[in-house]
Amino acid sequence: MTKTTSISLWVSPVNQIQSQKHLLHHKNIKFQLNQTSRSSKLLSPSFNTLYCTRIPATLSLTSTANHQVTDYNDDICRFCEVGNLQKTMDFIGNSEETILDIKTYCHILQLCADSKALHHGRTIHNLICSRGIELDSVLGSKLVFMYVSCGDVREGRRIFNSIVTHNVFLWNFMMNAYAKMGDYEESVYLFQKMLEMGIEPDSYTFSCILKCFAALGNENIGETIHGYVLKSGFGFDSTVVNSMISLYFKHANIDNARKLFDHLPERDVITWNTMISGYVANSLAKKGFEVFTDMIGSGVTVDLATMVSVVAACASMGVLTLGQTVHAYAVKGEFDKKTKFNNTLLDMYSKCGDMDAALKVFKNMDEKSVVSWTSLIAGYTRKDQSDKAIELFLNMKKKGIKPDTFTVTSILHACASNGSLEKGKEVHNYINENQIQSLAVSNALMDMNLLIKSDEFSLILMMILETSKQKIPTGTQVAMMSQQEEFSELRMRNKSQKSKLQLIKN
DNA sequence: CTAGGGTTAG
Repeated sequence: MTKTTSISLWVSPVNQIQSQKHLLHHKNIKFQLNQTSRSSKLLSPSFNTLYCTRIPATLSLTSTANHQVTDYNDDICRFCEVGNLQKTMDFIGNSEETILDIKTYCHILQLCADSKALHHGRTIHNLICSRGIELDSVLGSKLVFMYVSCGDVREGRRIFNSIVTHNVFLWNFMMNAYAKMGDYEESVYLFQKMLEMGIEPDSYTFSCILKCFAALGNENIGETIHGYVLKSGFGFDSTVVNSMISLYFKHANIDNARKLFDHLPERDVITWNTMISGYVANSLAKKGFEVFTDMIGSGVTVDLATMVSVVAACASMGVLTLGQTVHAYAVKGEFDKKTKFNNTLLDMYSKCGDMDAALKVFKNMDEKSVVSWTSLIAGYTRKDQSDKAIELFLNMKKKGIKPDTFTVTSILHACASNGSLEKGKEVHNYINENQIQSLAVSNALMDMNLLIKSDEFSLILMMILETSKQKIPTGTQVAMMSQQEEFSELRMRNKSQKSKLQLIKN
């Protein structure tokens, strides 16, 4: 399936953007970015302001003549206000013949959305349909909002397509729904449609779309979209610029991220945090730590996310003393009471080679998550203490904590380096039974197979392919297939490398 | 009624 999307953006004459026409490809989406004339639709005055900008906008009562009807409406609205959905539904059920105001339907649908009551929402939708009420932009938007809030994005989208709305909120809401599902292509597609309709994006639109572009990983689009952000007048909007910085970091464009940061007059906590985590993610932990130092110097109050990123920076640098200092600083701010912080702290000690400290953090934690267990397991695996790692793995299962792909990957490496094939096979069975699949898991399984006799090899490979089929994209499957062919050779190479290592050890 | 940053493997 090929989706061809052409976005016409009027691009501001920012010096970095010079090309007249870009043709950018990503996955199955083709972006055609034209530098079009100034008469572009985007420059026309916003007429979306002429329309309602909020869903529960003021509505005229259509049937004021019948007092009886108005009373029903009032009663239902009162139930809605106190959040009593069941009573509202009962009331409607008992008066099926009653024609209600659109406003009343909106109130009920809002309540359904708030309560995530898809079933009731559908009932109301059916009622609206069976009574032949026409879906205008207001009622339609409310239905879309209800369906998407209740998790039925498909039905929400179906209605969204059937109505004409210039409500930016609803477009943002729809785009965000797809972004949350990981369908960034669809989100971008809606963005393009929205521009075609002449709807002006707001800061929420940009935050969402920048996140999507970051995730899609089309590195050429960064500066183009940046130009568009500037052109639209959001160059100093902190949420948009923060998203922009984040996008540049995700595209490994450190220079542009830094430039934005340097020229931003007002930096909030998130700006600082984005810088620190951005540097760490790009293997520039030292730079990240410097930003942290500047942050404290500028008097900004740090938060949990800051501390998590900074500890991660210490872990990445592997400087134990620095980590200990940050740990002490975090205790003062009582961040050591948060599970997420302790997980990072544990990982830091483990990566700095201090397993005793890591274990101490682990034992002192009130709430241990999968991440806590996995971090410790990974730590022992790195230290070649496979027995301890395997023991922890068994303990965590005993405590009823479900291992995830990260845990399984670690434990497979522990099994591999330990040479304990039996345990490895046990884990493999566990993986199959619990459908824990990822590329890393498959790789770890293959890695472990270096220790397995060659006649078992193809069988296990088949199993890997079998279990991976549903979730791993076709491209990866192809890669794995070719890996299968190359594997014998690869295996020989690794074996000879291993024997070399053995020789050095001896 | 929406948004920007943060944890675990290799």
